[in-house]
Amino acid sequence: MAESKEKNKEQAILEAAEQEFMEKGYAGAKTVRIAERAGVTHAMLHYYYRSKQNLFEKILNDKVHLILESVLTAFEGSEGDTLLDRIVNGALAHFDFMVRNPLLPRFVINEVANNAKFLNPIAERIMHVGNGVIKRIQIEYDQHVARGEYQPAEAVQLVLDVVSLNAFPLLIPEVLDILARNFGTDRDTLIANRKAEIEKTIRARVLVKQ
Amino acid sequence: MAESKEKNKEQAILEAAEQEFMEKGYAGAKTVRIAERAGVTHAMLHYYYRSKQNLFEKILNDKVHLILESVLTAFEGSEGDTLLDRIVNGALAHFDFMVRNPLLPRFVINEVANNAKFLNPIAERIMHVGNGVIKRIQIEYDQHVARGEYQPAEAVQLVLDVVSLNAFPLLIPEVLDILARNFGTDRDTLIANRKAEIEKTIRARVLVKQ
DNA sequence: ATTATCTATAGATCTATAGATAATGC
DNA sequence: ATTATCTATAGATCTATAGATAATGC
Repeated sequence: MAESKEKNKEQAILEAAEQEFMEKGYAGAKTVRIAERAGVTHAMLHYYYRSKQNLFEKILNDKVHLILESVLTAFEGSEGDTLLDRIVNGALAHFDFMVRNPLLPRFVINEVANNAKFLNPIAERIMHVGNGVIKRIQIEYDQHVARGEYQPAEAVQLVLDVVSLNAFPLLIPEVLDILARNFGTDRDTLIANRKAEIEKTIRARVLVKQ
Repeated sequence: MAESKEKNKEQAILEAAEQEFMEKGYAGAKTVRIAERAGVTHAMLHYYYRSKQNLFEKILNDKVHLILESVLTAFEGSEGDTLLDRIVNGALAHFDFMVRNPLLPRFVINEVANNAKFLNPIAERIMHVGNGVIKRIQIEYDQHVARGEYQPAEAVQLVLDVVSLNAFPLLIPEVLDILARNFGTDRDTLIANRKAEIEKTIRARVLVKQ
């Protein structure tokens, strides 16, 4: 009865699978290795999850939700005095989320293409919400534009800007290391500097300055 | 002597490998499938290239050069009246390059981590050049800042901005499709709109407007 | 009785090579 | 003689399951 001591095996397998799949992707991950990481015999993996594909789908489903909702809450649930403040605060919260989950974007980006059929219903549902969020932002944004405060922009494009700026550098950690070394700093500092850079970029894009 | 008719087999294998590896990555690609795509027996693949890994390294080496040099020429070899024009023109050329090579960023991003040892010398050499390019831009940029024309910025960060904005959306074509559909357009239009968006974003980031 | 776990192995898939045969270049 | 090509197969790796045994819950 090691129940509380080291979780149950079913959960241990799920967690090991999460690590293995996130690090290596579907094709690179091996069920034998997952069992090994979970500290169980290989047969247990199939006992609880039937197949590699099935286990993988659980993980991918989870991660797709996680990443899409991180974007949604960034643009919907954020606080600030003005629309721009809310957008910027949301973007920065999303940036922090990305930094805390550095393997997440690569994993999702890679596996989505191979699992379109399975993911479509999920994506449609979440995107439907996202759709509403973006349209609401657009309406509010356009009022600022009409008052000459913000530069014209499509809200979808702003979302893509933010997500691109936040996520992409995490996909190239080795390049960041080399860049950092060349400029006498380290990857973490470079990433921290990016946060300020991204805030400046978004504000500059939106605001009409006089 | 079908020499000129359908290339030689050695070349056919290389090209088939390029497609297979770009689409599926190292782990997902199969040598049997590469031979099939090349229209040769499987044994020929090993006859010419000895091993899957060896064949893969040829492709990866090629692609790493291609993508790094696309960034370098964007920031070094571009034309324009002012520094900002040169940066923007380079960024847009890089954007077009990305659109023309949509599988490239995903492939390189994915495989770099698994091949750090083999890639390091290449990366160091190219990055050494990139280093110089960035430092030269920084000096020129700072003169504009001193004259109150440009907002303060680190050139490295601007490069990361541009590459992130250009490359990231190509990593999520399925998401672009859904977004486009929700906003009554198509992926290609969305991508075309991004080009204008990115130009605006870069200009806004750099320029001090009065 | 049911659920959890293990050992052993089948069966599929994949990379790589051995060894024979055909084509090519002197 | 050397280079190119094919057939056949070894050997490794990997997913999945069968079937026995132990633990757990009534």
